[in-house]
Amino acid sequence: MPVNNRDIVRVFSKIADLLEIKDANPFRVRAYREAAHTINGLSESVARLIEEGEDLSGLPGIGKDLAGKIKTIVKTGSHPLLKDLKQEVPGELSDLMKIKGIGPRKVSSLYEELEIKNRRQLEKAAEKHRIRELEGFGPKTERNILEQIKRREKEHERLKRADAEKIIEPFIRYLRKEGKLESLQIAGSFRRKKETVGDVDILAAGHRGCQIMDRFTGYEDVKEVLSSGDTRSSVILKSGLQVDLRVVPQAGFGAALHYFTGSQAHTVAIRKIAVKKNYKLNEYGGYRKNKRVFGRTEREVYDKLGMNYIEPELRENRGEIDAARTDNLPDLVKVDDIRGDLHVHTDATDGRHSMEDMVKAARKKGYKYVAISDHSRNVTVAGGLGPKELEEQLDRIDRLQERTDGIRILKSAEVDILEDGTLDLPDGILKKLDFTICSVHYHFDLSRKKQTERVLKAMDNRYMNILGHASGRLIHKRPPMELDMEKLMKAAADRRIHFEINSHPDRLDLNDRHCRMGKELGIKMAVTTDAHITGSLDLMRFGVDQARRGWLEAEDIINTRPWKNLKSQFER
DNA sequence: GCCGTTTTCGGCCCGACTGTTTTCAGTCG
Repeated sequence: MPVNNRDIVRVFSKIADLLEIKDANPFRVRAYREAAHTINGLSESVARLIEEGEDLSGLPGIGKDLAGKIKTIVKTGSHPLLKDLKQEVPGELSDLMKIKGIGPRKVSSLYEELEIKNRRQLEKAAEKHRIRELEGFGPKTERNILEQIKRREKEHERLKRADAEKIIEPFIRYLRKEGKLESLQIAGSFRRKKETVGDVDILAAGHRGCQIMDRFTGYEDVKEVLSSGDTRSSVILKSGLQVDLRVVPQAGFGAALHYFTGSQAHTVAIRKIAVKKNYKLNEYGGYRKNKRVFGRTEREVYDKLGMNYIEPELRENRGEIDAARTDNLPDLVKVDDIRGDLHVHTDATDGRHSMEDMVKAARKKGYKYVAISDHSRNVTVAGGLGPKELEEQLDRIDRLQERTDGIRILKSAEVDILEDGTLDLPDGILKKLDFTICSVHYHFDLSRKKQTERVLKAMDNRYMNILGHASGRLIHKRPPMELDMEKLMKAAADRRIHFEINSHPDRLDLNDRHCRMGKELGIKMAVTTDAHITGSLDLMRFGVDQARRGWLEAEDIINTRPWKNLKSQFER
């Protein structure tokens, strides 16, 4: 079983947790965390990099020692240091740190004083009120622990950003009604356009007498006020979403926005650069000798630190800072660059609206083309089309095109990739299409090897043009398939096959890292909505967000091109 | 454990809030 990047991240994170519980040198702990973060952000497989003789100590936060440890992990699946640590402190302790308000010091004291190793033991001790007797703990901490354990994961699950958006927009509208408000903006992972968000961070600046904090905690949808101060408050809404508000002076709003947008790794890296340039950078601004010298806008922050402005989607400390310093940032794709949707269903299969309606809606969006790509016969739950029915649909497309101006209707189909890797429709009909999207809809649980071979085999069919929702994941519902994505992408590059970036908020498939990996491996991608109703054509922006997080530019996306150019992308 | 146009040793981002304190450690972001 090959060791993947995820495994290395797990080992390093665990080492960091256990070292921290043991009260080791905090900078050593951080070194492991930063290394884990670096690996987590890589698009290539570390195992393969090592195989190719790459020197890992060139990676940020990874020196000679950790490069050696990575080699060991790749070879053996773990590392002796982790085993040694587990001899000293139980490995399960790191799980306790996930409870909010419980950090390494408290975990350590729980273990030392009461021999508590896991949530179950912790719950029992809390119920017997033994926690409050410990030094540093009290009744409130004890109650907090009990509540969190009982509430469990469900409520703490990260929310899909599209869902969080629906909850937060009315809240923002409400907050903006505070008359003395000067600025208000959402920051955090929401602004970085992550596919899911843990909480929502809002930043505000007000004129004298601004009552924004009271307005915030007084919102009718607030279920619980977690904390409240003059400059910072946190609430839980009835939906379970946590929202934080920070109030800062307008003069430092840019610095604050930068800081609260994160990611933390990005912010820390930027602050280090500030220190080197003899500034002190915090959420109130950039200071020299206790005097604020910049920070009104984010652009000013980046400018003073000698780099280009970095779009929020890139702020993950995955190389964007170096790129910004050397003028090598990508010119990220925008929603307006998209000229058409290449994945649209109709009521001929499981769509709700007719072909006419879908085409009309696409034209209204200003698209130059839209592809009708209904399911093939094997997807019976959707009423997939067989060759004859598809043939009839193609005729209907011709007839609709005759009476439709201003938009080209492309002939496509979402062809199921069968378990053995063959396509669900015969070549005879596929060659009549402008292009195909081929996707997996069944048998998600094959082994990594078999699943990869299955898709590779499909790619050998010369009528395959786009691989649809490659991982098959549904966020929170179905994990991604086991696949050697790197292998697939390399094969796709050789065969002029493109990958779909499916914009549906449940899918967002490819994920951001795979987007970037695709670019690096030389494939092109198509951002599509997979719309089943006209309204879903508007989901395109979520796919574009994902593409932006993957560093993609307009030229990496085939449906930013005019039809003439797009057409040539389907020649194999 | 990493890192270096002030350093191969001695630094390592920085501030707010809570709960526990009696002046602050721990936790969080």
